[in-house]
Formats: sequence, structure tokens, C-alpha cells
Amino acid sequence: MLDRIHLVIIREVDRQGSLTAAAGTLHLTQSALSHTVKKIEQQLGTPIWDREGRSLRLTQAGQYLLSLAERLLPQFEHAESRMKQYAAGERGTLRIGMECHPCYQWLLKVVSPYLARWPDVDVDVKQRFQFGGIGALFGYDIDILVTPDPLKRPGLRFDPVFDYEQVLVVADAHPFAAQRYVKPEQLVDETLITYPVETDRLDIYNQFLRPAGVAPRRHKTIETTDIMLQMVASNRGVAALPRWLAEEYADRMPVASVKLGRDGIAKQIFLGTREADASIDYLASFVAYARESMAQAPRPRR
Amino acid sequence: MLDRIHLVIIREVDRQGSLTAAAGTLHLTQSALSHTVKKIEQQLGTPIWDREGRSLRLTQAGQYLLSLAERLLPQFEHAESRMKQYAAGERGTLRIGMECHPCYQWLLKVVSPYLARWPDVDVDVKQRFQFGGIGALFGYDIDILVTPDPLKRPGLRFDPVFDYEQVLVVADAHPFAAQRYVKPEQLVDETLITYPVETDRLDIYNQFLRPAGVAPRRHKTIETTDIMLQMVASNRGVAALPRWLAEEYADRMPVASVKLGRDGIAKQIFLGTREADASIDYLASFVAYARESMAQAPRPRR
DNA sequence: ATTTACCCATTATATTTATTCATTAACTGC
DNA sequence: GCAGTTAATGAATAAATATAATGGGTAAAT
Repeated sequence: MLDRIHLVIIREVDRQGSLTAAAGTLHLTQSALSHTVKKIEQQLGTPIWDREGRSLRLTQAGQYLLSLAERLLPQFEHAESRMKQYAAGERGTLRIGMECHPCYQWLLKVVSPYLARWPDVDVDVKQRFQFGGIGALFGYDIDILVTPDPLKRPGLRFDPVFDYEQVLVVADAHPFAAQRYVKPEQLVDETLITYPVETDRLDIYNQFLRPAGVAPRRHKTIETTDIMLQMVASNRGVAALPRWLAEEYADRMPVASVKLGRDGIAKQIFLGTREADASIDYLASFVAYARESMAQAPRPRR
Repeated sequence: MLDRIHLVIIREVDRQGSLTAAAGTLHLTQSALSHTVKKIEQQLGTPIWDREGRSLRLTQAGQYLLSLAERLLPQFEHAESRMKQYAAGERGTLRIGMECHPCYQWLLKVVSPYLARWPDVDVDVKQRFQFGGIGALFGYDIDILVTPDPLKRPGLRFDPVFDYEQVLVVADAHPFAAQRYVKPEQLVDETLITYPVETDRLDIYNQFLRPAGVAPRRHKTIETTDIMLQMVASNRGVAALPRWLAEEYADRMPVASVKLGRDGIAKQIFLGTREADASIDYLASFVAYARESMAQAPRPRR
């Protein structure tokens, strides 16, 4: 029977590059590993590695098993840590996935009262996903997904938690700062700074530039909001961010917000959860906190 | 260490309802099971079942482990059958998921030459998904998804394989049969027959009725295409189906197709695959076959 | 060409772990 | 209360797993 330990071995041999090295990290002798490996290959009826001289290379079957291992082992590991938490009388870990760069600062505000209310729940935030946020939700890598792109799918549920307006942030000294709003065409001579994601996930492209058929002169990507705004402040480019975030920075930096188009760009942030988790109280509670935390925020039309 | 066998036990005890019964199906004695169960609960540090008299009830921890088992065990089982196929020199099993009721008949046409070309690949078709087609694809329950709703997500890839027109099928005797096309308003006195899926996945609602703000007098759902068309033939209602499918039936049943709206409703079918599987030749080959099989079909504008 | 350092496979042996048998205790329904 | 089940336990045994010691092979260094 293909067993967890076999997947562990396959993964570890792949990571370490050799049976001997893997034996070390697995606290086994090389001989022991050699034996189990031989046995499992016999049981499966197909080799997992091709022996090439003194090194191993995964066969096609082995590659499949490795991908299986990478997929299943984290779930075992998470289950075990969860059991440990049950044993210790704790409630569990809330794994939050973020698909929305600037939301991080908002998240912090929600998390802090939440942690106070649920002292025995841990919160873990992930920002990188192999198969995107939805994939992570389906794959049980995270329990909650923070995203601006909800995606109604059977088994998933998305709750809007707050509305905001996406605005253009420019230096105080920039001519746009005095305008009531900017038109798409005005950006053709600007440098646009965004987070490093595909352009078709950027609203300023989807809802502003692309419909008008224009593109900025240059497009730079920057990971962090702080650096991004420093660039904007020093007039090296313009950026699109949520208004509430821009206004926070406006207090301490020479930047100003301008509407994107006459009506502005209205956005919403959603929390995605699995319907199967509906009965987990501390999870539902997080959604409730998130909703409340921004109940007072401006609500542009949908 | 939480192991596969433990998940098997948890699942089997849940299915059988008692340790003794589970021991039977697992080919173990009751004693053996009792010992392992005790040991694993010790290792995890938390009970999996509450002993209530002589029956067991899952604790919260146990419920989590059961859901883990239902999620992971099928993957182990599939991996093993796949290994068996490698061992036998076969290529594998292509698991096709269908999210498109009437596509079944089209699929048969693609599968038959495919099976001839890949005699050592098995094909398996699934039509029910716990978390929808996308979830099944992410969760490695299927390898290919046939769907009219592609969904660009990281890690997934969708290829259009054919275009078709969605038409209204009515009885020959029906007044619509003589019209060049029907208008949405004309359906208000009709009974609409569809497959049993949510209305927001039905194009006749999304692209025809809802934009015009009308609804049919009655809405019936039927699982199978044959029965659906017999209902239509006996003038008990009208149905929306692909033109190529309707025309096949028109040869042997008194039914006719009418355009939906002046321009008709253009649709496409996509095959979804995981990008991680790009190198699996027999999988890519299926997509190629699917594409070719309908290369001669009419291509309405996108 | 030879040495050195690795690496994997094998055999026989030792140890640990899983399973069974036999028995007890506890519960359910009659 | 009794017959019929069910789960838990302890000691004995069977089975699986790990180890030590050794050998053969490969690649890089001398």
C-alpha cells in the first residue's frame, strides 16, 4: 500500500539529491532507505527512479508520485498541527490568503481585534499561491481568501466586506493634483507604477486604460506600497491605489489622490471561504469582524 | 505520524458505524483495530471519537480527520491505479469532467478516434463534482474539463475546441417553427425545459431572457437530452440546445430549430487542463483531437 | 592510471511494531 | 435480568522495519 512515508521519502530524496543524504535528514541509515525503496518499487510494480551510475533520476511514475507528495504531504502536516492545537485546547489556525496587495494594511486592522476576541486561534497570512488564491482555497492551503475578484463556484462562498474607490495617486507637485479627475488619454505621457501582477488583474487597465484604448508611456512594477509611494512622491510616476490607503499616506508624504474618470472606479473586497467550513465558528467570526471593521467606510454604488 | 492507514480506518469506521464492522471490511480483528485506534489517539494527543456507551461519535478533531480522509484517500487510490498502469506498460487514465450536458454526444465522437490512437490510455468520464468542475481540476479529480465557461486562473489553461450556435428547439407543429427567429418576449407564454443547473449558468437566461427582462411561463428541468426532446416533440415545452445537436434529433423526431434573437447566440466549448500537465503527451493529444474533430463546424463570430 | 570519496545494493541479524487470541467490562434491546 | 453485541486489555506471536557490515560501481582528484 502506497503510504505517507513513501511520499515523504520520494520528496526528501528529491530535495537532497541522494538516498544517503535523504537517509540522514530522515534519521535512517542508508541501508534502511535502500530497503524500503526497493520494497515499494516491488509493490508498485514499477521503478520510481532510474539508477544512473551513482545518481538517481525520477521515472515518469516517480515524477507523478513526487507531485502527489508535494500536494498531499502539506495537508498531512497541517492536519497534525491542527491536532496538536486541539490537544492543547486551542481552536486552530486561520490561514488567510491575500490576493490583493494593498489590503495588507487593512487586514492588520481586522486581525488585531480578532486576535483579542479569539485568543486561542492563530492567524497565518500567505501571499504566494502556486495555483492562485482560488486554487489555494480549493486545495485547503488557506481557509480565507481576501480578493477583489470573487468567483462564484460551487463549494465556495464570497462575502463582500468593504467598498472603496480606486484613485490615481500623484505627487503634490504634479499637474494632475489640481484636477477634479483624470482622463485615460492623459496617462499616455506618464509612468505608471503598479504591483507586479498580470495587467489583466489591474483595474486601472481593465476599467480605465483598456476601454479607452490607451497605454501609459512606461510601466514599472514595485513590490511594496511604501517604496511605490516614495517613487510617486518624488514625481517619478503615478500609481493606482485605494483611496483610503492613499489618504493615509497623504498625511506624511507629498502625494495627492485624483479620481480615475469622471465617476471614479468603484471596487469591492471579498472574503472567500469554503461552504464546507460554514460551521467553523471562529472562521465565520472573522468574516463578521471584517465586515464590521469597514461598516463606516464610504459606499460608492456597485 | 498520521498515516494513510489511519485515515482509512477513520473513513471505514464512519462508513460501517462500528469498530467491529470496520475491522471486518478491513480484514482485521476487532482487537487489532482497537489497539491501533488507541495508539493513534495517544500519538495525536486528542481523541478522535467520543465513546458513548458502545457506540462512537466523532469529535471535532475526528470530523476534521474524516474530511481529510475523504479528500486524500481517493488521490492515493488513483495514484496506485496509475502505478499499476505504468507497471503494465499502459499510459494511464484520462479523467474527463463534463460541465456541459449536451456535450456528451460530441465527446463520444472525439473519444472514439482518440481511443484508437492511444490504445493504452483509458478514458473515464465524470459528470458530478463536489466543488464544481474547476474544483475538480484543481483537486486532481479530473485531468480535462469540458465546459462552456472558461475561467482564466493561474495554473489552468483553457483551449477553445469548437464554436456552435445555441438555438431554440420546438415541435414541428409549434408556430415558432415557421419563424426565422424568436424574440425574448415570445417566450413568456411558453414552458422552458432545461437541464437541472442553476439558471445563471444557462445561456438562454443570461444572454436572451434576462437582458430583455422576461421569464418563461414555466420552467421545467429534465436530466436527459432524449427525454427532453420527446417532451419538446410532444409540444409540452421548448428547449435551448446546440444547433448541431438539435439537427441530429431533427432527423428522427418532429422537432425544429429556431434562432434565438436576430443574430442567434454564439457559444464556444473549452477544454480546461492544468498547466502542470502540459508535458503529458496523451493529454495534449486529446485536446488536439477535440479541436480537429470540429474544425469543419460553423464558426459564428466570437 | 591510480587513488579517494561517494553512493547504492545486499546479506544476515536485531529490533520494533502490528496483529492475534483469549478474556473482561460495558452497553442495548428484549 | 438475560442474550447478544461491542469495545478495551494483556500477553504471546507474527510480521514488518531498521541496522551493521560489506561489496561493487562511478566520478572526480591526484
